[in-house]
Amino acid sequence: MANLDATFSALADPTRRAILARLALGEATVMELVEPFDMTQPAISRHLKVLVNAGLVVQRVEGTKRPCRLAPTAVAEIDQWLGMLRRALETNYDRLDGVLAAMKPEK
Amino acid sequence: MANLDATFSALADPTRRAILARLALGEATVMELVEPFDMTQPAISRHLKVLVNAGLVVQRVEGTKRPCRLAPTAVAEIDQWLGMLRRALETNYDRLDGVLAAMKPEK
DNA sequence: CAGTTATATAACAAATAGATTATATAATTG
DNA sequence: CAATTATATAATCTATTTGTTATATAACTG
Repeated sequence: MANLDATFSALADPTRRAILARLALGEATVMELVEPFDMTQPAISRHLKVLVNAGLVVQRVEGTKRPCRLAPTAVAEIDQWLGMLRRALETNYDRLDGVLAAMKPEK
Repeated sequence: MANLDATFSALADPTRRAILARLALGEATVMELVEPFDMTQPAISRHLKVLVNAGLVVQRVEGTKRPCRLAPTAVAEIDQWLGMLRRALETNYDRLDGVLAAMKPEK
């Protein structure tokens, strides 16, 4: 899963997470995304490129504007991988519960 | 949530994800984690440091060894943030479903 | 068509990441 | 206690990331 590299490193930047949070409220153009940040337009355009490459954001063309929105597939992919960790942690807890349960009688 | 930076960038590296996958199978010492990789021990120690700082891995001291295991809290924290995206995507889909439903009669 | 608006790209500087080798530290073992 | 084992840290190199300014492109507007 080479794409997890791109996805997780896209999520590692706070500006990009803020962009995603903004897009969670609904579609926005590049300039609308620039506005709330203390950062230049090229910087935001580069962040968007990272998010698009990671499959987290999709852009459509509307005249000279590029309205952006959240992509549907990415979160599922992340979840799939995290599921592995989740299951492992649950199993460890189960084991720990077992250990604790086994210890109780001795007390 | 400043810690999400550390968490997501820890997950962005394939070696570190492989380490987590290994730890999902159970506890391992540093040298046991080094073994399957074509990489030096200091490199793995550094990766582990990143994972520990991100709260994804915990180490205990056992003589000269440092057995590592998955930390329980981290995944929940990631899930919490992803939940925001999940909800947003569901909402978008609901909206899209609504739009499609509204369009159908016109066809 | 000239000017403006929306966005992308190039060139560059500073900071960070990831690996290596060499070395330090601390516990174990003979 | 000397040698070994397990791990960490420092110095160093290279590549990547993130921001900037300057500029290009392409569509709208009067």
